[in-house]
Amino acid sequence: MKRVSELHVYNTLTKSKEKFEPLREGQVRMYVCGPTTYNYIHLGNARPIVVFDTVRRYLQYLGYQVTYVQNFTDVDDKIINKAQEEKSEPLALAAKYIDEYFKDADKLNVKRADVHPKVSEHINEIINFVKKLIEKGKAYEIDGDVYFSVRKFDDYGKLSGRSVDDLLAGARIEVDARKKDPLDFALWKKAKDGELSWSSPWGQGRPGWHIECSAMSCKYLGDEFDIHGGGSDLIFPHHENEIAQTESLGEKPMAKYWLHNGFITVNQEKMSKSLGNFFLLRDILAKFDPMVVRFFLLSTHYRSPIDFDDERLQVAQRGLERLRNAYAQLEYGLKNAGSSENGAKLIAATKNAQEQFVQAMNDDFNTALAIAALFDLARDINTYSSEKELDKDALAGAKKVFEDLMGVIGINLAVEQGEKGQILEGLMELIIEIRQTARKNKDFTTADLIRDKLKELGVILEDAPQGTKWKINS
RNA sequence: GGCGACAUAGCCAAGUGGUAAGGCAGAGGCCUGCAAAGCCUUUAUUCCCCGGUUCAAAUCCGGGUGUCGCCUCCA
Repeated sequence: MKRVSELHVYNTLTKSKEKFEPLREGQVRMYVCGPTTYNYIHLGNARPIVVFDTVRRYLQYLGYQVTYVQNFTDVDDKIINKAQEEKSEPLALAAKYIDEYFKDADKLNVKRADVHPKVSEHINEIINFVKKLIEKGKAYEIDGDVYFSVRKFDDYGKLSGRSVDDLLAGARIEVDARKKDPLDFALWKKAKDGELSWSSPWGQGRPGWHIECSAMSCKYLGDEFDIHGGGSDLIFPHHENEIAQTESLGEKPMAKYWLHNGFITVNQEKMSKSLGNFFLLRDILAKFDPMVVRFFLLSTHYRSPIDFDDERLQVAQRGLERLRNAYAQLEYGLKNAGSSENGAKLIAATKNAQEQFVQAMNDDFNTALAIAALFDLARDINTYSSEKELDKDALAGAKKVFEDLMGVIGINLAVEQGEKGQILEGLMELIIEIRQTARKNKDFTTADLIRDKLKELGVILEDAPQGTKWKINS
């Protein structure tokens, strides 16, 4: 395998992998487009959340200080429409789904961003941004609406690889008669009567979609930052428009690296709200361990599509189970380990796995390959565990690395144990001891009964040469 | 119509010039009272097709076929 000793990332802007060098030494500023909160998130929404959380974790693993901003679009046509249907307040509706978003994201072990800005709390920043664009002659007002003049921004199309002429040629855009040019897009929308709105120099209204990300990323990260992420469907027009807005004012590249994840598909077709083929994350989490879902999402490179169905989740579940078994093997081994020369074997295997993992992640966050390194480590752990003598330091070292690397991909191995957990631990030791006595007496009927009944309760017993292990069936 | 991506074993999936990772499923063996877990062996002479470049191509170039995406809200 190619050695990748430094992080390289694929930049949509240049359509190539580039060496990652942050603008400020040791610091990374990143902005990721978050959801429009008018519903529970679906699996397709979960992918960028998990992917960029993993990017962030890896950057931190490398020692960077990361500032991570993810917005919520809580002012939007879809929210307003849904609130009207439900006869509720748009902002209250959006707030509810923001709460629900966090419940889902927490389950997936997604770390909170440093800032989660909302449109509704940045209206002033947005208005000021629009004002400046008008002052610079990049935008114009017509009857309470404000539009951005696309042709006033020479680089328009540089991210999505289209020319202004291409866009016109393919125009499926319904031309708004009031716009000076069909390509122009709204920065500020005039409110209809009684609709959610704020006062502005152009009358009552609300922000267009794209302006929020320019205004909020500028506020928290400046007009020039390191990474901007999101789904591929945001490349055009959303990110293209963000660039036009921000760079019209700042005249510096808005973000150095533009990262975009591929889609989740169902029967090879994009999972999307408009196609109606989406699966809510919480419905999936009702059937599968959240860590399995996360593992599934990371088992393919982030830029490739992933086809979703239950069977594939089950495959991910078995794979993760394999890693968990190896980890349990380490914990179990540590209980009886002493000191042994043979530890060198495991130490070498651990070091190797860590290097493979880092090299994989350095190559544009190749989590699929990084996970392969974890499987290799799992096999080495399992093999080592069958040795007659085990070295405590080697096991502890492997455990630490295993936990750290799983932590980079955001999968928790260590089980949090509360008071009940300790009682459970004690109970299981007791039951296993009783069963062990039965087995010594060749009373296999009793031994099997205990094992079968426990299995019905969701507890799996495994008789290994070193003793009996137990785990809760996930 | 314009722009772009992808096509690797039964399934999933890495690999962008040096002779096909890994996982799941399957087969055989070891271990075990049995089971589970685990370990070992095994499963693509070949990477959609046809040309070309090269000592060397899954990897680069040209053409073709197929699938998908963006161009409209979308992660």
